[in-house]
Amino acid sequence: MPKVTEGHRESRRQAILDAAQDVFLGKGYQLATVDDIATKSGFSVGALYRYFPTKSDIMLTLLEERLSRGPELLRRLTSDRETPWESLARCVDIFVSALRVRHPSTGRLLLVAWGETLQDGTVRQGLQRRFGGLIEYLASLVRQGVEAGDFRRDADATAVAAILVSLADGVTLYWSVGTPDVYLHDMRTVTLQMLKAYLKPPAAREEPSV
Amino acid sequence: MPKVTEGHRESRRQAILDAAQDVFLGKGYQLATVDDIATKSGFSVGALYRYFPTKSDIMLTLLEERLSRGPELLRRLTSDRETPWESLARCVDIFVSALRVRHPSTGRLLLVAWGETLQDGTVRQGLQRRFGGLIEYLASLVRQGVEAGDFRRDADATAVAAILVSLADGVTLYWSVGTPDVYLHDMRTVTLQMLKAYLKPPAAREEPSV
DNA sequence: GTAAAATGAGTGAACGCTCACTTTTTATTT
DNA sequence: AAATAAAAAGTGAGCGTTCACTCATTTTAC
Repeated sequence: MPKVTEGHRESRRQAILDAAQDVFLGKGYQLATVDDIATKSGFSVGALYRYFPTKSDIMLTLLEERLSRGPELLRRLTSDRETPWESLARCVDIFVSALRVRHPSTGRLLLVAWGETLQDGTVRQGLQRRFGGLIEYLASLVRQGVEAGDFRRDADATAVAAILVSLADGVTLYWSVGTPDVYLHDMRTVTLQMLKAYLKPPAAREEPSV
Repeated sequence: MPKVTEGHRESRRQAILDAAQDVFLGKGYQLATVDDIATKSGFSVGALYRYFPTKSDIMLTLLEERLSRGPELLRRLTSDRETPWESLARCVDIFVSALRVRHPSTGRLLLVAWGETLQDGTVRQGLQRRFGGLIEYLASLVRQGVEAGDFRRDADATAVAAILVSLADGVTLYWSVGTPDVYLHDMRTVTLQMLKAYLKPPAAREEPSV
């Protein structure tokens, strides 16, 4: 059994995914050829088909493994000991730094995926799940703040969360097309100010003794 | 000179564009074939090429004629007699109603265009111009409000404008993939509340005599 | 030695675009 | 008003190319 160790096999699979991501980001999904991916990864075309059954399956795997982690990621990076407001602010910061520093290309991958959405129901479902997951988490943070009395009582948690997620993806869109860096920083600041201004509870009618 | 009247020729050109838009929305740009567009428009393939030199030129024309009008449109629909705040609020409403009622498919066209962005510099430039135009107009509204004393003096006009435009396109993205209608309405409300909360000038230190 | 892994030329289908040809429209002549 | 000519509008089979995927064969790892 000249089988290769499972670790080796997995690392080669990841190499193919890396190459595919590069190619998809450079040319988009439709224009990327299997030959491109094979050349970039150093494999032959035939070898690719021992790891993935179809070209579209490579794209789906990329989405599943590298794009659907958003919700878990936020959950992990915001600690329980923070106040809801600190967690919210941290989410915004995580997003900004991810866009600028950590994974600047992931945004473009998202964009390619969006384009495919129209043609592929599976991709669409994956993105919808991602949207729902992010909203759910952010909304839960807002609700915690309301219950703790930090935020106004009538704050619409779901709407706030949907706004933040939409804003994030809108920014990703423009960022991936070359929006200047300076916008991003100011947008972060103003977003936090707007959030705070909205969430701040109205001055209490009966002021507790100072 | 058996030329047909210019009006007829233009209406046939528009018919081709209509058909192309339908097809692009249904299958995306790359998967749409020239045959598809020909069939849908009722012309033969050859006839199409008397109106547009290439398939990609059809897409570019759609962008130019049906997607780049955003800035002018907002300018026209917000009257000079309104306060800056009323104009801003109206811009948000125009966007929402356009998405839900007037041109629900234009959003999806934008999405297809975004996808092509990676491959076509011309498309990219068109979208960048659109972004810049929208921001410029919204920012000018904010600046007017600041000068009139309606808004806080340190409001960051450009950042607010960029946030609104990004948010709009982010919403368009999710909308085109099937976000429930109810979100849209609540997001409109909360967006306006957040805007107002941010722009409201802090209570004046020296209250003018009531 | 052997079985899994990898190769890459080959296959058939699909697509953007062309061009030799037909049809339609208008201007002119009778 | 009818006949004619000229030119633009429209047609669609076909061309050249590209691409996802296959499979007979070779290489590699144990």
